[in-house]
Amino acid sequence: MGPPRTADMSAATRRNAGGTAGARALVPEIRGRGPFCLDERRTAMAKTERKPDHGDEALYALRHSTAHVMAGAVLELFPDAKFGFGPPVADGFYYDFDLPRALTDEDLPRIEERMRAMAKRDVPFEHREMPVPEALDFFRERHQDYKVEQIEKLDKADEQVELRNGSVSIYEHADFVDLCRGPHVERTSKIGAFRLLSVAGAYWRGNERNPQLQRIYGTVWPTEKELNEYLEKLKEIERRDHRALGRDLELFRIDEELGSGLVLWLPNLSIVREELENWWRKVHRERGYTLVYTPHIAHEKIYQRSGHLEKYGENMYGPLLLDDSAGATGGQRPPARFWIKPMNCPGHIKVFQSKIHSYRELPLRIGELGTVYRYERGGTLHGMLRVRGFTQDDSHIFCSWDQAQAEIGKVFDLAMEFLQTFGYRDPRVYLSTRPERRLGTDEQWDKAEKALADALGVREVPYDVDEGGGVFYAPKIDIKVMDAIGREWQGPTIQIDLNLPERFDVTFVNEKGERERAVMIHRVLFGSLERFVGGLIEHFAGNFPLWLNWEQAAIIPVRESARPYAEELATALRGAGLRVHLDEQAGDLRTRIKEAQQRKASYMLVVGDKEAAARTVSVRRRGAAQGEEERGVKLDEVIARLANERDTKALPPDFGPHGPSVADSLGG
RNA sequence: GCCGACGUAGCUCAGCCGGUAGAGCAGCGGUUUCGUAAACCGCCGGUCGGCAGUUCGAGUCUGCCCGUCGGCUCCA
Repeated sequence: MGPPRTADMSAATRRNAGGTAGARALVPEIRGRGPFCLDERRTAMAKTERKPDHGDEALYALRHSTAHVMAGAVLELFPDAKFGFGPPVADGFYYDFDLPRALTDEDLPRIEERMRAMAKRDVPFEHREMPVPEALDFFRERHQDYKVEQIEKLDKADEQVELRNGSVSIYEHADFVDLCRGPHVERTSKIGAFRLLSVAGAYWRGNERNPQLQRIYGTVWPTEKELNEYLEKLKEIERRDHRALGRDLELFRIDEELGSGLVLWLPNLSIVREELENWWRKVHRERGYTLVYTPHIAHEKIYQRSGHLEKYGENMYGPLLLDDSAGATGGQRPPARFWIKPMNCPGHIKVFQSKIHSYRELPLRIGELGTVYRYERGGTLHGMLRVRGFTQDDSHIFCSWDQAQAEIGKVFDLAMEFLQTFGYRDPRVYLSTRPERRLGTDEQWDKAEKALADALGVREVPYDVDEGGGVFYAPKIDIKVMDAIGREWQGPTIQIDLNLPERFDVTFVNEKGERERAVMIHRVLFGSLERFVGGLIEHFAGNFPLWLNWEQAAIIPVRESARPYAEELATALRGAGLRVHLDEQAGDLRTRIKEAQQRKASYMLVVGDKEAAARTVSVRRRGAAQGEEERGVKLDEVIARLANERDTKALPPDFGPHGPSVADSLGG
């Protein structure tokens, strides 16, 4: 049932490479995302969209030129091909084609072959300016509808950069002529080490009402060495795929009969989650949060008031019809309609409104690990990273404007502490300001943006401003981070909501005894536990830190004679609150070590007669190289070490870009 | 939702041009008591994703549906 996995690079690998997902060149990152209330699942720990990163000028020209050579090769194979866009993107390039038949993976080597031939011919890339009327005729003659459309659009836009004196810029090599502003490498022999990676559908101009073209993704590097390093990185990404590790390590399962997009947390991952949740609750209590529980379904009227039904209804599960009207009265009252909650905010507002609040009680920080369900279109689901049911670590802070900046600052500090705990690196902070279309007054936006900016300013946090990048109801701070192998993920988000407090008339009583509108701050650290943990699996390559690990120690007696001591050791470790697996099977020690490695036990504690006599342990770390085990460690010392590693939440020694993985040991 | 590919045992896969399913791993039962990543023998295990259709006969061909994968789109 599972997806095909092959030893070489699979399509899955290619897709994840350097965030190939959502690759879009020459287009700014999609902004203003996030739905109504804070959409934590998407705003936190989503792999971020690939940005237009073309590297330096030389790399840009290389990628761009290779795209042209590829297009030329496609034209040789398909004389009727029509061409869409073919830009460079991070790590490579793509080109969109309208072809008489669907491309298959077998076509890629054939195209590559012709590209190599073209590189060998070593023809120059020639640039010239073509007056618009001539260009239109030229491309019309060749039935290049998309190019014609593009020229017409450029002409209309009359952009100085694109149109120089009523001409368009043309590049050609051999018989391939393309509308293109360059620059290119001088000759086709310079296109370096390339590889075509995958074929996929893509809409013309990215609009789903337009025809769908076939997109070929490729990568190109100045040298073979760099190409190989890149392909190696793709393999590493595949090895870390949380779906594969999820199967191999018995972490989670998504069952078709149960429903796609719904995650079963298997026992191992449930331990990880329990530890995360316990820590989350502890940290939040320490920071003065009030933790609550709210219902999983709610009456229609609350979602009418919140606006979710109107704005988000298509994604909601329901309605559930509760027909309690057909009873004794035999009345014809319409049945009550309930919906499964897609977000936690309305419930938290109701918690806040359960009584009148004095300014003295503020800020009130209401938090919940709240499970929500949202209907997502089939094509968007992806392992634990994009699901239909998930638990958000949701919090809403109700305060006055005077308190807002300080509260935002505290959330920011907490967010940084979270990221640090898991070893995420190089946080980058973005402040997204008011978009064109928005709710609320300018005065409100001024205050909200200032509160966010000042919170960062006080901390002297460097940040980028994304003008107009806010959500329609809120400006926000986003934090993005790098994982262990340098992929960027979207992390915590903080927003000031300018909508719901109005809709629900959220107030408190101020010093003067007047009702005052409360400020409502949305924030998320994990986002959804499903997505966060799915991300952690990839970040750690399955090598979880000891504090989260389901098997903190495997105790392996060398022979039957060491069993009593092994049991004593197990009892002692369990007494210290550690999760221990006592290996009771007979057989080859090497096999049992291997199996413990595959289960990702943090430590293998081997005990034989020598250890039993000396009351010591042979300690082998997960991922240790041959002969790296440490012999003769005192029993108490072992317990103290493990407990310390757990209590400090230390990152494991095999954490990093090249930690061994299950795939390594199984790969043979 | 759209384009394309795919769906055979818990997992990874084989199964030609239609003739009623096969391996390794895992599991189970034995044997093996071994010093740091694969001991040996045996057994169990499949309505071939589902429903129709074509055919004497369908894992194999056709249609629809479900699901998965790669993208696109969506995610106010």
